[in-house]
Amino acid sequence: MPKLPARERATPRATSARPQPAAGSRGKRAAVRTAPKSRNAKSAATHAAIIDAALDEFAARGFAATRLDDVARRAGVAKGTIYVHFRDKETLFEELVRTALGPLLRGLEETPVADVPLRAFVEGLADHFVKEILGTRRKHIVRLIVTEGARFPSLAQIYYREVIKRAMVVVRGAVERAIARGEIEGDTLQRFPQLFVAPGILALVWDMLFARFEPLDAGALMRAQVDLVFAAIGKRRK
Amino acid sequence: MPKLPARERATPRATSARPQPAAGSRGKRAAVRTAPKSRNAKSAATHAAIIDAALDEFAARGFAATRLDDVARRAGVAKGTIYVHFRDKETLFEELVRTALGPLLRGLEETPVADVPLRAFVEGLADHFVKEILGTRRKHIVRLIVTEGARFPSLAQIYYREVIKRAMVVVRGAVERAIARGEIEGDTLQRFPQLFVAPGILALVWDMLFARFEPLDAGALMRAQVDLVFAAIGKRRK
DNA sequence: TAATTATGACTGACCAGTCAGTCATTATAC
DNA sequence: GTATAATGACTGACTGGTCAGTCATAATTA
Repeated sequence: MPKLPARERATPRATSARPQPAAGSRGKRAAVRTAPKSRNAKSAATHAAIIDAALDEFAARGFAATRLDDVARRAGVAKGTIYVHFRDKETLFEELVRTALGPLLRGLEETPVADVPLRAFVEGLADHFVKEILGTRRKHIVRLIVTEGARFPSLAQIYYREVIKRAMVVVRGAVERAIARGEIEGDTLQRFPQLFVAPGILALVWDMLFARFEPLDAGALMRAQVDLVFAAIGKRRK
Repeated sequence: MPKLPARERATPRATSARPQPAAGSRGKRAAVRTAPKSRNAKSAATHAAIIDAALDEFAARGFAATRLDDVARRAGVAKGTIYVHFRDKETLFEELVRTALGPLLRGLEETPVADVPLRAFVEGLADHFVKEILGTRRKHIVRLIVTEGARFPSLAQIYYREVIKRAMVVVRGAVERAIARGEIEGDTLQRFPQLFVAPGILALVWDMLFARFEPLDAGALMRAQVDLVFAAIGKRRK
């Protein structure tokens, strides 16, 4: 039986040698080399290394096709170790996504909710989305939610509760204040705050599928949308 | 080892009995009951039944987690039969998607490219997208491309060539003519025709993940976007 | 030493893909 | 028209590779 084509063997990224595991992110070995960390610290490092490796593998292959053997190898750890830290494959996956949610949220919360003009606020959001999500490994998290979320209702739920809902509240609040201030008119944006992210999601999916045929500048796309929106509903030309 | 949660046993849809296979879509048995089809016709029907069943299974579980045993059962056919019609699982999957591309395209081609005002043209497109794709089983095809496309480069390529590229050409053409006619101004839409579909893709993903928490009216969202766009770049208020 | 953490060979369920054989249909011979 | 042969779609038990999860043992730390 030929191997499933969808699951070629893991390509230990860039460098060939597996023996010295992931020089960059401190795996078990690194811990041994440096100061003898406390048990807790070492254990925490191992935990992190596994999550780190799992992100790479899940992002590249999807949940079902990812082998824990590969995750273990990439993390520089034996397979059994994974089961010391996580109940099973699914738990690892969910914890991985949940862990990555914090940083996603922080960006949102740190955005000045103050009374900057709506346009500046929204441009800041778009910018943040492009730089801090699409421009980093965090984008894999969002991709995983898009591609696997339907199969993991609990994940979709958490993501909705912790990210989507909050983001919508923040944006709607900003929109309302802008209306009160007389910056914009109409209720379109209150009804559909999603219109601000739509280009971002499209860019994410596009990049996933079609980047090699025709690259798409996510930043430019989002800026174009913001331009359109404010040209449309801003009270008279700026 | 507990079963993967992502793969509950297939639920032979609605009716319980498997003995009389898929009363609706004519399977082998149906052929016996009605006029004795020719070998060719029966074979074609089986082929179609397998693709039909495969769409349901792949859509529900994704490529990797779908079992051909389930596809066979759902199609009312023995597993071996699948291999009479398709080389392997991957071929079945790709052929399934490719088969469904035609209808997707036809909609595009049948759209009157004539010289209707751009706004009417775009509204027609949005409407078509909502009714003929999001509103039918075809949406599963688009979902599969979104969720599995990254793992099937050949599929992404075909989809890009056969759908995306053509659609972009059509839309860009319409935009250019509208500019020539003096309907709109600016080059935003020529640079980013994607802005028209972005809300559609967002709606698709949203529906996949968050519909149960907060339904999203795809049609309304797309109409809102069209409103914004034309409020922004239409030459003076209509 | 005791407790915690890590190891990796091992097990068994699972499932893609196979193949020898069945049977209805079509073609040919009489 | 009838008998016989050829065809090939269909079947489903079977095989072998794969991989999640286990556990007895080893290493490390306090």
